[in-house]
Amino acid sequence: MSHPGSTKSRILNVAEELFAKQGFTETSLRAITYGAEVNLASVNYHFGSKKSLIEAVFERFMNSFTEELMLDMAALELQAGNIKVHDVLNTLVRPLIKMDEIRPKGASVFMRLLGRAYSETQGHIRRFATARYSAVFAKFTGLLHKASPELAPSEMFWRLHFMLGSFIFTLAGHEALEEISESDFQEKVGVEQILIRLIPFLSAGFCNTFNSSEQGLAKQGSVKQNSVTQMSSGEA
Amino acid sequence: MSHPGSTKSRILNVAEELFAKQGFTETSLRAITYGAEVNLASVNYHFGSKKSLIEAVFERFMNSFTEELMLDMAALELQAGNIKVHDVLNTLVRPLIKMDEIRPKGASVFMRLLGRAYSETQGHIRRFATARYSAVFAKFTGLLHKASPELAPSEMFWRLHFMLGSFIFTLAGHEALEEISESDFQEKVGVEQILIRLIPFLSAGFCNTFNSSEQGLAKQGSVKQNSVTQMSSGEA
DNA sequence: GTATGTTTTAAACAGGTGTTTGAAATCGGC
DNA sequence: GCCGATTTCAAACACCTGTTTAAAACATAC
Repeated sequence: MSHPGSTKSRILNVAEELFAKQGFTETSLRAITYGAEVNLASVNYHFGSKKSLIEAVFERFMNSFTEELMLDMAALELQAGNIKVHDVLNTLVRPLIKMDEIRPKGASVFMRLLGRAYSETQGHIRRFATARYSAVFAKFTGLLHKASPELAPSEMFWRLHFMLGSFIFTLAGHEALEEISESDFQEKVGVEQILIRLIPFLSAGFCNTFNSSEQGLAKQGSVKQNSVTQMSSGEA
Repeated sequence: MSHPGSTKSRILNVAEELFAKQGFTETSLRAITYGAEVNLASVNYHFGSKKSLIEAVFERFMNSFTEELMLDMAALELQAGNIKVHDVLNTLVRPLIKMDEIRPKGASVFMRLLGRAYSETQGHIRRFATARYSAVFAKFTGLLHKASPELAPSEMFWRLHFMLGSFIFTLAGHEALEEISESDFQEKVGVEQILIRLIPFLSAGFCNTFNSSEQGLAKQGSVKQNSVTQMSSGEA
């Protein structure tokens, strides 16, 4: 082997880069092996198939991310005082930024992989992920429930996915957005600055006390402002 | 021709269905022409290339959507009293629901197409769309500015994309989410019910008065909590 | 040094891709 | 009826895909 790193890890490095840039199906094994300077057959030798390679790339990313996230969530759990939604969302920040430090454009690569995995046809990655990382997901939703105990589970479910959408969508395309931001507003921002704006946006949305059951669809009028208690929407 | 509709429109119908279900590159012209019961060569004859077919599918959807949206935005503009952020977001609801009525699963097909167009490799659809529909986009942001005049343009820019992410992500996958919602919470929801939950979420996030410049990143301490209770009644 | 297990290599495989071709079929006007 | 233009058709084109093969190279232990 002529270059640093084992054949296996070189394949993983190039694969994750190309997968995030071009998508899974648009990235050929020949492009990967050419970039990694290894033989075409070596990916089938080391990973078995392209499908397995995709999962391996995804797993390597998720493992290091969830490891960091679990640390931050554990720290928050031990913290004195009641937990705020804002704090729960903030546990995502450090792991994401760390991801951006470990490898170039790590955060956006990770989010792009996540986004692609989510919109995938057969969804075999989504199934794989929900099985493999259910504990992490459960801990996160558990913390959110602690921070917002009166929120009905179904409401929580939907708001969780609203947040997920903003997260993946924004960070996956953050490079293009940063460019626009710089040329239009002369503001140079990075992942950290985006998260500083995103987290308050999401926690405000998550904590909104709008009562959907009383809302007519086309209603344009004023909204109830007084009630502190968050909706228990509909029935249990 | 043995079946209703011209060859051209039959191709468009099947193409939009398969593109949304499987993605652009994963959908072959053979699959499209087989489903439409037309000859393989006819897509190249009528549209020139697969790339042009993708744009044609996209344009047909966008045209009917933006047409409806423009109507609702114009109506809102004429309305007496000051415009709320909530109202601006609500202009999206009726066009989306109408989209769902015109064809089966119209809203999710449309959103999936949007999502795929956004995460596309070369981004030729994104460029095409921003050029073709810049007027619609400008009108929408103009209304948002009227509803929230004190919001800095750069802040507006970011929050707009946060909302876009939630929108596309949630509606694109709403069928899978509805299934989970039904099996876990015995709540049967449709596009309309999702939007009723999503709009307040987004307007609360958009209107949040959190001051990002005062925010330390790793800070886990208390957060200004009053800001998150801020709602669609908006600025001030 | 030889034997053994692992890894790398070039080549071929079987199948799918978008696109082009030139002839056949169909349509509209007269 | 015929004619010219439009549309459809089966077939082939050139290329790319993931995967497999069997020989070569390498490493390691005795």
